[in-house]
Order: sequence, then structure tokens, then C-alpha cells
Amino acid sequence: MDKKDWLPAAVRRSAAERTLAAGQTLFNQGEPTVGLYEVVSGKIRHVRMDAEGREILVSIACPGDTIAEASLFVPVYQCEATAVTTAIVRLYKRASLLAEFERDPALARAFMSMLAHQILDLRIRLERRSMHSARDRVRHYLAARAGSEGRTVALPSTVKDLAAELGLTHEALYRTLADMSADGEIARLDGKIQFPAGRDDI
Amino acid sequence: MDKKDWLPAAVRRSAAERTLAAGQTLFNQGEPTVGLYEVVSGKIRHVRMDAEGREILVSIACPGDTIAEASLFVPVYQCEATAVTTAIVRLYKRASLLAEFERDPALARAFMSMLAHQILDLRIRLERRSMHSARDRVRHYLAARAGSEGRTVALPSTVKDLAAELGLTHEALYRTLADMSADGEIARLDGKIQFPAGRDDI
DNA sequence: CGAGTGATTGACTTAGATCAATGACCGTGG
DNA sequence: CCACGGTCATTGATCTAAGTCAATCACTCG
Repeated sequence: MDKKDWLPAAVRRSAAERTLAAGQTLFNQGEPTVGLYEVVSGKIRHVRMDAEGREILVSIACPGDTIAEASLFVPVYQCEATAVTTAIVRLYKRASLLAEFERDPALARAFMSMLAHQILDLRIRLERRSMHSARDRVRHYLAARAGSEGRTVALPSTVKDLAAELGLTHEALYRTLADMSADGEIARLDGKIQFPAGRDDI
Repeated sequence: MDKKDWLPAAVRRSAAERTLAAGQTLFNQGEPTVGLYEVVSGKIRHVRMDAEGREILVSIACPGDTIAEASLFVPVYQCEATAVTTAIVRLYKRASLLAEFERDPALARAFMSMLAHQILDLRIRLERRSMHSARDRVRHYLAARAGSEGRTVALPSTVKDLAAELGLTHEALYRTLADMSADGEIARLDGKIQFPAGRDDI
């Protein structure tokens, strides 16, 4: 969306680009941080490993998104990033970015703004997990991404990934989606979900 | 915890405190932003209205938390905040805070760092919610707050609140805690939980 | 063409949500 | 000072939604 707007062209030009093949790893959890990345093309899967070695989906970064912003302030990457498709990323080195912030307060402010919006987004996602019913989580998800008049929501990648995002097993999500379709609450077409009427019954 | 450390005492002293009665509104969605708030005492409910006018719970802010960080960067509040209990908040005016950042890049960096750490913390909490078993969530929670050698964790407030943080009903948490005690995995004393051995099986 | 993965559905089981009740412990106002 | 209302802590019984195991089909990729 407007995620990339915070970076002025001058800074962007100075960054190194790197091309990744599908499945290739950008960085691993625990590696020393180099800086933050911006996705130029393709999709990057961003996961965290928990103590048992299971992976937790953090996000799917699309062109324009940045990943590992927090890494500017911590010594090692907290997540692992791998390319889903062939992808091009741009690396902004930590030291130079921090220096840039010092030089240009407006840029610093834009960066803060981006972080603040991410916090808001994460809180909304966390709140979604407080709902115990699968259907409610799906509704909450749809409501959160149905901007203004958008009645159609595109799945970021696969349904399995959406299941991880919602904290459900993929089977449970398939069933919930099927039930909601059957009830006419949503309609599915290709990789999209649309919900016809603004239901406001109790 | 360290959420408030980024603010130097001088700035903090300049902030105005305000007392809210239970149920009183701090700000409404769509109102022009004044600045960001820090919760001094009590609890603040933070909700967003979706396109259909349903409310989406964003968070419950507790003492030490800040709310509406994003409001520093947008013209109107995106959320609505109301006091759940009697509460005291501290207001940091947008203009003065931003001016302070411009004047003092170190402060700006500290603020960014705080935001980045909040993001990390939120991600860990989100990760916890991806675990399906109540016991695993409790273990994860304990592991996350047992710094280095600390084998004793104090509950932040009530067990009910912990249940909400873990995304469980309070009954489920009571039972899980009871089971874990019975199995000798943890011991409970007053408002604290201690877990004897650093289990690293698997 | 076969391996690998996503999408989907079925059958079965269980962990946790729900509903409900009790005792302990406030603070408060008559 | 004590009865009363409120909330937390705890445990019991029941039920169901979602997890688990499993199988099939479609599709892509090398």
C-alpha cells in the first residue's frame, strides 16, 4: 500500500538489490542482522520457529513491503525469510539507514509512522486470536481487510497460509469456508472471497 | 516493563494527566488526533469500527502501555478508546513530541527502538496463540518471562487476566494450572509460579 | 511421468468452551 | 461492626467445535 512511501528515491537508489530463486533463504533466525529488506518483486514468506521447531507464519511480504524492520535495533534476526516465488529484494544496511534517519528527521518520522501502523495491525491480528470460533475469526479477518467499499478480499497466498494466520488447522478453515459459502455468507471465486451484503443482523 | 523508558523525565513531566471514570470515552474514531497516551492506571478498551459499523476489539491497554502511537502520524484517530475501569492517562501532545524527536535524534531512535520492540513482543504473543494446547501456551508464556535463570514468574495481575492474555477461558486456565501442579511441572505460591527444572527434552 | 504440494472432504476423538455452583475475600454503607 | 454485593478462585458436568488421522483429486515442476 503506502508502505514504501517512507523511503525517498535517493536512499532507495543506494541500496543493493539481490535476486532470490523460489525457495531460497534470505536470512535465518539467529543470524546477525545486516539491515532491513524491501521486496521489489515476488513474495517472501516470513516465519518464526517456536521452541518445538514448528513454524509460525509472521507474514507474506509482497512487493513494496519491508521485512525485518525491527532488526535495526536488535543484534540477530528473530525470524526466517524465504522466497516463495522468484523474488528481488533490496537491502538497506542498518548503519546507513540509521545515519540517514539522523540526517533527515522527516525520513525518521516516516519510518516511525510505518512501525506504528504495523503495531496497530499486529494488535488487530492478536485480537482476532481471542475469538474462539473459527467463523468469527474469518469474519474478523474479512472485516479488517474490507477497506471502505471493498467487498472482495484477495487471499494473500494459499488457504493453508490463511489458516496459519488465523490460528486454525487448514482442515478447519476449509470446512468453515465451505459452511459459510453454503450459508451464503460469503462467495468464493478463484483466490478471492467476497461477502455480498453488509449484514447487520444483531 | 521497559515500555516507558524511552521517555526522558523532562518530557514526561510536561505531559498532562487526565482521570477517566469507568465507561468514559478518551477519544472517538474520526476525531482529530491530539497525541499519544500512556496508561498510568486502570484499563482502556481500544476498538475500531469496520465498514458495517461493527466493532473490532484492538486491544485492552494496561498500565505502562501506550495507546494511539500511530495517531502521531495520522490526522484523525483510527480507533475509539474508552475506559473499562476508572483510569488515569497521560497525554503527550503530538506537536511537542514530534518537535522533540526532531531536536533530539537519539530520542527519536529510542522511540523507534521502543516501537520495534513492541512489534517483536506482539509477534511473540501472536506466536503463542498459534499453539493449540493450553499447556503449551502456559509453557511458552513461562519460558518467555523466565529471563536467563529466573525460574519464578509473577502473575501480572489476576489469573483471569492471564487467561485473557493466553486466549483461554479462565476455567480452562485454572484446570491447566492445576494439572501442571499435579504433574509437578510447576509449583504455585501466592501470585507466583515457579517451575523447578529447565526441561529440554526432545 | 512421478514426486511434491495444495485443496477438499470424511470419520473419529478430545481438549477446551459453556453453564453452573461454592467458598474466600474484599470494600462499603447503614 | 456486620450484612451485603461484587469479584476472584476453583471445581464439576456436559457438549461441541475444532484437532487429528486419513484418503482423494488436481496441478505444477523438473
